[in-house]
Amino acid sequence: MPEHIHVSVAWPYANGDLHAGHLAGAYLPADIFARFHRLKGNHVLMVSGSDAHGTPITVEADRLGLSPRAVFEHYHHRFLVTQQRIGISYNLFTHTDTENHHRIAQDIFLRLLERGYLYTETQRLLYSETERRFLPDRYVEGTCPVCGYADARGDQCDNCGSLLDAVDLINPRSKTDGSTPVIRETDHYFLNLPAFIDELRAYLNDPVKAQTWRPNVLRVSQNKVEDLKGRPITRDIAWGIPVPLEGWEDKRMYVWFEAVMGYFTASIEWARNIGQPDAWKRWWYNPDAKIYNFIGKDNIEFHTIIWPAELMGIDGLYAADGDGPISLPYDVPANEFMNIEGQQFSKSRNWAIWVPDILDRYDPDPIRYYIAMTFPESRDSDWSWDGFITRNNTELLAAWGNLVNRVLKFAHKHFGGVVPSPGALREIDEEIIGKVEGGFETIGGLLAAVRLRDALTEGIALAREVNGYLDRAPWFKVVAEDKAAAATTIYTALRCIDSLKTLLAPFLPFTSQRVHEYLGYEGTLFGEQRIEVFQESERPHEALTYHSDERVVGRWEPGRLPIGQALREPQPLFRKLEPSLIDEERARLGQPREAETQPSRDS
RNA sequence: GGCGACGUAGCUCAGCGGUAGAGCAGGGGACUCAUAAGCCCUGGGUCGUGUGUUCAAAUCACACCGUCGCCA
Repeated sequence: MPEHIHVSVAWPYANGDLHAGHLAGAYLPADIFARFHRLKGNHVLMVSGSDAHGTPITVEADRLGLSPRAVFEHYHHRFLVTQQRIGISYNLFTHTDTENHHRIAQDIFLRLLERGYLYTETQRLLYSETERRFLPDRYVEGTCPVCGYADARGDQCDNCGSLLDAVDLINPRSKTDGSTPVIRETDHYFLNLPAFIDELRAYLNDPVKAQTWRPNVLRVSQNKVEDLKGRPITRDIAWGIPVPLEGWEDKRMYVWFEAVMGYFTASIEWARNIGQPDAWKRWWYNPDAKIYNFIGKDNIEFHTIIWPAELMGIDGLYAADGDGPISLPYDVPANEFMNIEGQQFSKSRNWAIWVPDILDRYDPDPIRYYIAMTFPESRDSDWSWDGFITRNNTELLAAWGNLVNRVLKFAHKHFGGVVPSPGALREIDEEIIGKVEGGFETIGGLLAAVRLRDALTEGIALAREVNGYLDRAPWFKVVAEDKAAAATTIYTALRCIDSLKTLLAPFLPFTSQRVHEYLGYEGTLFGEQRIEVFQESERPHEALTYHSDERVVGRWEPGRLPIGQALREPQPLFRKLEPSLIDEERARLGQPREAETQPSRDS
């Protein structure tokens, strides 16, 4: 009985390119998980998109003298291309500036309002008379009221680390023009989070979660839920989703409030795209569906408390009679952070591994492999170029790529390029086939439990086992005098490779596809990713989509390689990487980036 | 200040109550089908420190030291 698996992936701010931390934290684990479930034959819906709103984007727009929309569209397009290249297989990767997202976010706002979960409160905020607008905290500097540091930011003091309220700054000044802002009163809507405490507590204390959730995620969430306060969900800014009420035309929804709704709105957009407008309900109003939120640790409370509260508050929205209660996240497998050569990622210092850049120099699967092997699943991890080169050469290439190459080449040289007919399988053959095929159970279990690093380690260990088998079984030494014995060995090894290609496919989709073809199969293991343009009533938007049809033959089950099947000429799966690259790549860190990666008036 | 994580072989890490493990690096060996790749052998490390619980502790508790996060 196929399951309904929803893979909700964190929405990246479209104010810069994707970096290794994005991949390690959320996108790659989500993709591996989604690909596994697709191979299992489950109904997977994986969605995400660019976060078009939020202060970081307006900051970047101001810096470049462009509109926020120009900035986010530039990076959104780059997200699409980059993720297509590295193979993050969203069913839909859209953005939050679609008419669809705006409309549904406003419906959600109104439903929460109707049900009494919103209230207004008057806030005192800093207002710039020269710019005639309220200033976001990050737009203000002044003297820190705690330590007296002269250049404290409105939200935090870089000197003493205190989190600040901008109105408390002494001698505040606008970062844009240096003028002195004044304190002005303004009304805002708040989400009444305390109203959900009992329900949230019950949700988080579910005994199943104690078994399945990562301890860190559960602990952080249970801590936070006891100390909930109402949070403002509107702001006095121009860039964002309008508040759908008379008299509130100058205000916009706070980005943290509307961006998480993207999981819901993108699902609805996807359903419409495929011509089945109600299809999204198979995940969102199905009590048996499982919704997984792949995010970084900085986002935990938004996904285990705030988003569930919003969902509880709108339960039944767009539902028909007989629809079940709205689905809350089943698991939130948050990853920690990935550092770079021992130091924290920093955009300003350009201490970063930019995904589009490394894709120009390395193939996608080695990148996926290294990141997956160092996933920060239980603690922060570190990208090191030494590690990347070493693991590529000694694990991926030596253990797996070389296995495929040596066996296929031998089959071409001595067996006419077809799968040789084995005699009766010997004990040694049965044993290795059994071991490898057992991987569908063990690795499958690890993948389902979102223990991806362990799953990959196990996959490579099985490839090593096959190398060990080849050392014990008769083949190259006896091929001249006992070709039948060699045929049995090569057949067995090919059978194992056939299964290993599938076991590794969620991690290494590109090279697994090549192995699939070298083994003489037709069709593809996965569907196809496309960048498409969708036209709404006023404006078009680009999105990344996933298309699967009858040519997709990947199945999470042992390979049944037909005897006599014609093999194709193999090429090495992986390039050997020179150790000299380690120093070369380290030298790039912290250097200024190429200017053309940024948006400009012409882009 | 509160909460939490981490500290295990040269390196990266797994183990989380029952006589210390993997991969890499290093050393040795037999082989040559393969991208000089693969295979076999080789690790004696006070499991950060101290105290405690227990028949038994990397494994539980407490304290401390050292790194590092998150929150206020």
